[in-house]
Amino acid sequence: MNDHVHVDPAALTKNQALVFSALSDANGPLTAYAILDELRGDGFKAPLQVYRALEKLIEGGLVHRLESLNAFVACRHPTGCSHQWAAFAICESCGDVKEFSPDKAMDLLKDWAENDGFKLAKTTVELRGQCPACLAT
Amino acid sequence: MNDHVHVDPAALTKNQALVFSALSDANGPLTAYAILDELRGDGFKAPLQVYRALEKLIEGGLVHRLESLNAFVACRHPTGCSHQWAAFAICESCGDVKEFSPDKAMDLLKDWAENDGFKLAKTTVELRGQCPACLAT
DNA sequence: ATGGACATGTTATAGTATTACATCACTGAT
DNA sequence: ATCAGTGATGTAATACTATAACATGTCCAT
Repeated sequence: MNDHVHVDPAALTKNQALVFSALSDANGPLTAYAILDELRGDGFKAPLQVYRALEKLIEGGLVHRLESLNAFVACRHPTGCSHQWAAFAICESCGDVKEFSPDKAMDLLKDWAENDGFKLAKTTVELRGQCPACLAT
Repeated sequence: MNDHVHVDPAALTKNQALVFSALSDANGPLTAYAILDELRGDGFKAPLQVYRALEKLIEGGLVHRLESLNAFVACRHPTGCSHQWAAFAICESCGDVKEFSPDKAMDLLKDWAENDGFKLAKTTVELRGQCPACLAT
């Protein structure tokens, strides 16, 4: 059903919990250094503290990295969904990011990989453009 | 048929031609700074010379940016194909990158965007994993 | 020849990520 | 209880990626 290892949020370490909380509270994606600034009041002093926590959170499927933004978002999906195959629509006007799961498209990409003999570990799918709200204005 | 503006390679400026040539000669993706080092013998001295040329080459569809690598590849397709919708399979063992055009999957992503009212400008699709050659060893 | 558009040169700086090494906290085996 | 091993953390330094700002050059159309 799901080949992804999920982390019990209650099992997060202090730093991981702080980073996850900062991302969850944010409306959109945050860069590592933005997270660092958010958490200076909690004793964070160096980027590595953020990057280390992010690494674990991403492994656990609680956070996604947006490659085209060098930024990070908390996963909004309930624990247990297919985090590995998430896709993102990124509005270039307002910065809003919407996570979705284009299962059919992902299946086709998996098929392509399989037919090519490519062992797929993860996919990055990021759509850039204008969100409906920005188009309306 | 094709809504992409293509550049006549003969119309490239000197710097653009040098950068394109460096990328074409390379077996795989190069970072901007790797390109800079390649071209120091040709008088390149600053990253901006590379980045400016890359910007134009990407606009023209001659070069693609790999977001998950912060690197760049020359497009191997003949001028005229759908560069905007290219996808890449990136081998995490040997670094080899294969460009492909998963039209069906891209159509589904376009459909998703359309149904959501999202005006799609470009897509990033990058598959990470192991290529057949590396799996065989 | 002059003005405008665009390509280029150069320096400095901003933004993103990792290496290296020291310390601490917990757990399990003796 | 002690010790070794593992993993989390702290800290400083550095490497890597990208852009801002400003000066200069080149070419073409008027």
